[in-house]
Amino acid sequence: MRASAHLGSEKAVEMTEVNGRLVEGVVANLPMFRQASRAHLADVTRHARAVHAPRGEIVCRRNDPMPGLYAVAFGLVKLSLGDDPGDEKVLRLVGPGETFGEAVAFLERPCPVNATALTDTLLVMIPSGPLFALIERDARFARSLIASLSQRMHALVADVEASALRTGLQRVAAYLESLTEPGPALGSANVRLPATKTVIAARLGVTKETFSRLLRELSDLGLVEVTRRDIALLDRDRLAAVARGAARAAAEA
Amino acid sequence: MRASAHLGSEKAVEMTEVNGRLVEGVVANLPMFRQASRAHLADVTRHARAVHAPRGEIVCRRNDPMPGLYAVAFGLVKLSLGDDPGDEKVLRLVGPGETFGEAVAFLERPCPVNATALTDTLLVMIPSGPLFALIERDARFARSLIASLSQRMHALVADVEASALRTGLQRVAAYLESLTEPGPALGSANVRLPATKTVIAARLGVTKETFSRLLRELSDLGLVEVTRRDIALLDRDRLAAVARGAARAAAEA
DNA sequence: CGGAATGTTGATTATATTCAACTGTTGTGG
DNA sequence: CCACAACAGTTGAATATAATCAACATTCCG
Repeated sequence: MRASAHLGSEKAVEMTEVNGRLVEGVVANLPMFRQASRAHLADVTRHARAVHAPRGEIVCRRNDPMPGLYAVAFGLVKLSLGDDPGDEKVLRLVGPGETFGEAVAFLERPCPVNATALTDTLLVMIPSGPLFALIERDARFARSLIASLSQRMHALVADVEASALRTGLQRVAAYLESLTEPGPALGSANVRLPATKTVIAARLGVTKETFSRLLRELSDLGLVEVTRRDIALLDRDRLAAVARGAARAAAEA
Repeated sequence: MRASAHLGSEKAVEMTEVNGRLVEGVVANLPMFRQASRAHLADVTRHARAVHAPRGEIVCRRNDPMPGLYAVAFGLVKLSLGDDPGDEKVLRLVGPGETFGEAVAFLERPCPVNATALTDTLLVMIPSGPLFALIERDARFARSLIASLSQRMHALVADVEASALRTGLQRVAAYLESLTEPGPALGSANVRLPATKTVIAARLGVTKETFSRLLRELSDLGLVEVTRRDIALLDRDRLAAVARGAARAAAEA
């Protein structure tokens, strides 16, 4: 950044401007900042910086210090627990327009998860400092932030519930349902897994072997058709029934 | 409450005053309100009300509307998932000075958990309205609230991690360790389970039968001695080793 | 094209659940 | 205060669910 002043080329300046606009665009579209004024937004974007992470790069290692919260501009980030890859639990997959690290940024604690870019990813990092300042000045922002944390919490609780008292088959069925567009459940739909089956398996709390077998089970029941990462949901009613626990009923129907 | 004016007895007035002081005392000692001014505190306590729940009473049923957040004055509340008792997952046990329902109060969504009083319990319910108002007026409160939500989140993530990649034995060992006073691990310590073994088992994500067997296993290893709800931790070093995954090492040592 | 990563399938095993029978504890009303 | 019913906990045997191990097939990229 500082170097660009020395180089002084129009291209470098242009790049900086482009970065600035990009950062601003990404930040302005976060739910958390939708209600913020232009001035407050500017204060935040001034301190934010873009971070590029090529596929496979670890954005944030477990126990690293967390400088602030991250927003995904494009790409996909995997938040996972557990050191050994191959025996990890994927907490969440973070896509464009989503954020991670809020809860950690405000506790000034080390990062509790590993964050890995699954594809080429552009992130915007917003340091904690300006966020704290904005909480002071804009109550609406504080409210949005609280709402954001609360929703995240809800999702986590739902996950805990699923892991604790649903079988693998139920979780897979529910997950496939969740990939469809929100709206009335039509007869069929096509979805695409957002990551490799190994990663999705870890997201669902099963091994890749088990995930493979469960998909085959749904396939044998005639509920889905799997073609690589593309999955056709052939009978959403029965799929939903399986998700709710009526495995036998679905098989008999 | 309104009736007390009509009855006009000194006793009724005294009771109201006692309730008022009690509510005030409980609210003032919540971490969330420690930094609030007297005036702000008064605004909140004015709208708060004490709720008594005898042992076994369901404070809040799954999918009920949530009027606000609850603070425990005395007693113990179980937050659990799953309809059928006997196959439930206990998310958290909430003791004196702790709160629950923040995340839900701010989303105006129905309650995602069942809240049951495990012993005679006194709660203070703080409606969402005054809380929203306080967020507007006191940024420090907003900050405390965010910190509170973040910590809750952290704890949940830690739980997810434990459930996902630790065995039952490891979780039991870690839980027993967590019941000791924070501080350096001395050679031995005595702890008391805060609830029945059935409830603690559900808290740890195992059945009561499995919990019983795991405690016996630790007992056979000479790491603990169980007398009803009282457990003597005989060798905290090896217990910690078991918690970290060195089951075999502990057995051999 | 070739090697690494990803995914599938089968056989075996580990972990914890379920079912069932029994014992101990607690709290309550006669 | 005791009897007794409801609850809490223990133990054993059989079972279920998913993990692990191992071999192989496929796909993705460089």
